[in-house]
Amino acid sequence: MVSKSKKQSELKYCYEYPRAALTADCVVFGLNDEELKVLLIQRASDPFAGSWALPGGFVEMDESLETAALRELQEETGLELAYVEQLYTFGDCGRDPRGRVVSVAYFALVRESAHAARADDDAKQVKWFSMKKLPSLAFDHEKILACAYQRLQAKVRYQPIGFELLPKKFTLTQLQRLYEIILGRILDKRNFRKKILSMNVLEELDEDEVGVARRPARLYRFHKKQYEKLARQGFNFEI
Amino acid sequence: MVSKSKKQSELKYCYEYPRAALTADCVVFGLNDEELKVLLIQRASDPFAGSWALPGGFVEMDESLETAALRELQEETGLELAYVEQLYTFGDCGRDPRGRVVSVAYFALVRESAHAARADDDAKQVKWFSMKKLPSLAFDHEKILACAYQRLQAKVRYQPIGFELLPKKFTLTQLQRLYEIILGRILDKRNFRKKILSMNVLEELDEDEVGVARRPARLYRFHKKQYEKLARQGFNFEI
DNA sequence: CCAAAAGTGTTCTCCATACACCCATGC
DNA sequence: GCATGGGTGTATGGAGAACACTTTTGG
Repeated sequence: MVSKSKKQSELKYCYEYPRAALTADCVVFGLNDEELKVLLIQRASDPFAGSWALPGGFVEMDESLETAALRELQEETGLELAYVEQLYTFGDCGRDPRGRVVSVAYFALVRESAHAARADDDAKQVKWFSMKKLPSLAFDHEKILACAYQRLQAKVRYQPIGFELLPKKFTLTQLQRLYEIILGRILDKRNFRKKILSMNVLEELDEDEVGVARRPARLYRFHKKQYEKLARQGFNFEI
Repeated sequence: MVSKSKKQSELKYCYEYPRAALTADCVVFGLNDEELKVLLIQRASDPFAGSWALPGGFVEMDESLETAALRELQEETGLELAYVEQLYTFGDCGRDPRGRVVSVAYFALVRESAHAARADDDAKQVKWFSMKKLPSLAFDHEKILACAYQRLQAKVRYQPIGFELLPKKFTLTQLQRLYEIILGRILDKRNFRKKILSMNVLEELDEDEVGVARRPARLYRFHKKQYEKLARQGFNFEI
């Protein structure tokens, strides 16, 4: 046992011994039709050809893990993001039938409408799935997705999340729906407004919703500076 | 670009292309002399021979990441733990002079007194360092340690942490000190007691502190069932 | 009897919660 | 004029924060 350990500490080890392969996968959440959605791709090749899976792929030797995640996401779905947050690393032995593959998972939130799903040249399909009607997924991607969903629910409580999921101009009701969807429970309208307005992250516009068959709602956008300040220090949105 | 991506998706890729090496490192926090400490080892060999570093080493092909972390910790420091929590994965390109090495970092809390630091057969040193007087560290281990410290401070707010850092029987003042040390600020004694007792995680013993030149304090231990229940659901310790 | 930390309650403020009605618009 | 969601205020309870003195022991 000890001699094994010694060997591992030596420089030679890393060239003489077999190595796990390394991938980066992305869980991208979006919001549409009043539902939380996740972006999946259909695998073109084995293993799990035809199955739905998280976008992702092998990390190259000269790129950071995050860069790999962003690149694979762009290549497989056409979605270009500036930032993904590291979620967790999945490295159990049996998770890939090809052998030992360790996957660093990332997650991101996007305004779904801004990014229509689009298949890449491999003619794989790319699709937004409602979190309520998920297909079964390749590898251990269901576990990864569950982990991401859990993180999202935790994050919503201490970060001014969710603006990333809405269009630039939005109504307070849209924002409230978003929180309700992620938290999975109904919120009181008056209390929600009181709380969110008291945080000073919203800027009321001189503009109303248009094209609705009822009283149009006031539009807001979020105040970037204030928003980023809150995002940094963390905060408490126990609504 | 696209053809590159295609190639990566193929099975062959993982056997034909160079791979990053994979390590697991541990940040182990303990408490002693009223200080927060971290367990470090002195490297016996290059790179960074003689430097202090986090315990850790290469992941083998047939063990999970967590198992590797626990094994390396045991081999290098003699410390046998049952559980470590995954922290973050560090994979930037320049972080190891030997080439591309990706490190999955773990962290843990221990009762320091229970585990005297002990050098292993390689005659490397193993030592507890106060978080206030740290040496400079090998690789990007300072970054990893900073990340772990941040996690600890966040965790203390929503998990009944810290019992892991104290002896089995402890006084309320010891527990309060622990929170003060981790949070870095003074707490009010009466409010602290009120809050911690109202959580029903403590069991008052029929026993007092001994050998102190003042009024001895009542000893407590924590109520495991209640504690684990709280730990699972997460809670709010905004004290 | 002195030093040192243990132990103990009350008040105030603020924030989360619960709750119901009128308003503006499109059709 | 009616259906639809938009928009608004108040009362109550509970939790966090501030705060000071008496008690018990060893030396």
